[in-house]
Amino acid sequence: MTRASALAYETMRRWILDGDVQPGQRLIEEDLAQRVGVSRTSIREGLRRLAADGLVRTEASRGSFVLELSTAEVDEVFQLRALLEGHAVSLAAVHGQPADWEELTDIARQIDALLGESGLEGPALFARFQDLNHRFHQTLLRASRSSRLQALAKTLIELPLVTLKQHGWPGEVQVRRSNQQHWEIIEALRARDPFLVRLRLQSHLLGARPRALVAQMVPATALM
Amino acid sequence: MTRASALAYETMRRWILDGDVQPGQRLIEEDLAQRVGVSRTSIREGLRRLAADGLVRTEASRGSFVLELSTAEVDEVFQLRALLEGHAVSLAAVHGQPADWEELTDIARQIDALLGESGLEGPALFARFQDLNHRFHQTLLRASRSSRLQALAKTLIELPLVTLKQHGWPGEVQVRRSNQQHWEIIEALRARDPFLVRLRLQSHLLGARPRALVAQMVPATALM
DNA sequence: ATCCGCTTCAATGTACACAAAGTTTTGATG
DNA sequence: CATCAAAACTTTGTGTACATTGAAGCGGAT
Repeated sequence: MTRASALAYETMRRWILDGDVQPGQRLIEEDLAQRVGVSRTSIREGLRRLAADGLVRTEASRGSFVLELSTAEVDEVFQLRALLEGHAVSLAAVHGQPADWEELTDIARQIDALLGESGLEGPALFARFQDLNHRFHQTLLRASRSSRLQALAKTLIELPLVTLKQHGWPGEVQVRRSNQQHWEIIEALRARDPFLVRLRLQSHLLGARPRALVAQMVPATALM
Repeated sequence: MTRASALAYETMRRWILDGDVQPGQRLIEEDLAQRVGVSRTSIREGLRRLAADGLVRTEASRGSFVLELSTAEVDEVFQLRALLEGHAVSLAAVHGQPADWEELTDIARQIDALLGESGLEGPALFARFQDLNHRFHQTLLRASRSSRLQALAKTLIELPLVTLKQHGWPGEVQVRRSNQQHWEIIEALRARDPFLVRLRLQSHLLGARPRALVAQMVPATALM
């Protein structure tokens, strides 16, 4: 079975994205092999895939380390996401199908429903929102009908997750505002307005990013 | 020495980019191992890196195949290049240094010099131009001071090279026009005009791409 | 003759063993 | 006690053998 390396990749990827291993932490192949329960060979393949995703950095003969992202780098990633996903949604406005709008609408409804449930705690709410929000953006990318663009954006989306535990969770207010913007994006898509939907998506992304360092911002023209 | 896998990667990469192996061709690990002179282990590592670059596609348990690009896909790649490199040069206009302008100027001069040499044949001229042109765009990307953006664009730039032998070489006229545009890009950079330089670079890229299928073009707003 | 299932074979996937490189410990010397 | 070099140890890199999988070829039944 060709599963050992896939298992290694997915297991380690989950560890990194869930913050079970710290950014900057060194990953020792034999340790990983024992923990995952496969041989070093498969672990190494998994590590190379993670390196291709940008989730680990491999130094020659020195080992692999979990990605570290400075605040400025997180900001850079969000700028690039705005650029690529902005393009994607403008393509989606042209090439997308009603079925896409339905899927997006369904997700937005689920997020609204989430906010309706009063019993939901902070972390639990966040985890659920995180998942739905991720699906929303993946669906947008798929609607662009450009697999290459989708692949590029997908890797970018995942990078900041390694630092999630440092940023804490957004409050219910932010989630509410975020989903309001989702609805507006859907509206612009239904209207097949590529220009408007790009602007709305870019506002959505750049407005929602962790606001720590907005110091060295890129000039306004950069994303137009 | 950590060289076997690097040797495998670079050797095979060169084979693909130079067209020594055909797009779509299946790559058999043991064959490659013998030809490169390393073990299958190192070949496999090289193949995974090539897959990460997008130069080969690997099907589970079925082998690796050299990337095939349809005309429409080449077009898609150029669209994405225009988007990413357009962003890069607008960043370069802000963050770039005079040393960057000098480097670009030097390359443009070399291309002009190339056109001055009368004895240069078609393929030889093209190979030399190809190299200088590549360096020009790499330098632009470096001037953006965004390593992540640079990495994303770099992989895109290389993809269409696999189909080069199908497209034939551009004539001296095209080379001349292309370098004229290089000079205009440099001028806009020196003026630190991020908006103008993006437009010029995007014109440069989208005007120069293989014009076969301009059928399913993306709407004009898509790159703004 | 065609279709189905089995055998056979070629190529990929995985594990393990050894080699090379890097790091830490140790010990001798000033 | 500090310094530096060499040895011991840890970890990564590579080669090779074996397991598994998918495909092609073969044979028999209808």
